[in-house]
Amino acid sequence: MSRKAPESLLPLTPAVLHILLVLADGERHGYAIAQEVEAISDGQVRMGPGTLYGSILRMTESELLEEVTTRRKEDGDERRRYYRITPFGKRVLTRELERLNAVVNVARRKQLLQPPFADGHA
Amino acid sequence: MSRKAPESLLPLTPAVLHILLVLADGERHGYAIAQEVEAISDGQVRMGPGTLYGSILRMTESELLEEVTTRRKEDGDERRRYYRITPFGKRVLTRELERLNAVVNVARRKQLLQPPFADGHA
DNA sequence: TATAGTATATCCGTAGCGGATGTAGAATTT
DNA sequence: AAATTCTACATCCGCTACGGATATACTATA
Repeated sequence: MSRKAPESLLPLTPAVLHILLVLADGERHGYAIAQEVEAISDGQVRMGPGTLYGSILRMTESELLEEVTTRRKEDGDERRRYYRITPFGKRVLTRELERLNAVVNVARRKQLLQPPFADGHA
Repeated sequence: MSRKAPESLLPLTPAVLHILLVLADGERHGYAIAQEVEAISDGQVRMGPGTLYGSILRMTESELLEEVTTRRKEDGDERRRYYRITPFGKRVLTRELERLNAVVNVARRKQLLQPPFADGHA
């Protein structure tokens, strides 16, 4: 179904947000998600197994994610369980990002944060 | 004291972040904080009394805030308790905003969010 | 003077984080 | 070949914090 309003799930917890952000690129298995979250957050967000698998479970229940049942042959490790983001999950992610962007913009107006590209954009 | 690393308090909960964001402007009393949070978040973040006073208490204990003891004469309502952000609180706020900004930038790189000023900046 | 709004406070059910612990297969090192 | 490290998933549980309900009472408005 996933016929509830995306807003009802906002704000997302940091764990949920980062998992969605990683899965927006494509399918991943649990452990790979944790590694990549740590990478893209520059080591600031660390996900222990409790947070990781607990979040995945809850996110699957609320239909932000779904498990990929069709196994690929290139997948060497039988233990891996792959997940993908659902269309609903992508909508929720977008809303949350827009919300966070608004917060950052408020902060900029209050001079609490440098304007974008202050360090010279590439 | 407040001689702990700002990072140890990150990530902030939405409630704590918004309270700090409001108090960055200047002193406010509890109820006014709740009103203003609702205003700047465009009604998206609603703070009930439980979250509000619970958060204020915890933030005072961790020295993000301090109560303003010197009462001003212009203050008509005796019930009001005013709070201000501490220098430590301001550092924590800045770190959190930088962190959120980094998340938003990651999202932009992944094309999940419009580039800034896509709607034509004023 | 009733009613709505302001203002603070506490209680408590619930959700979610996150560390500890467990299991076991895969890859690397010696 | 054996030991060690890394990969991978899973569960348990204490703790923190959210957030609605409830309570109290003062202030302003109609």
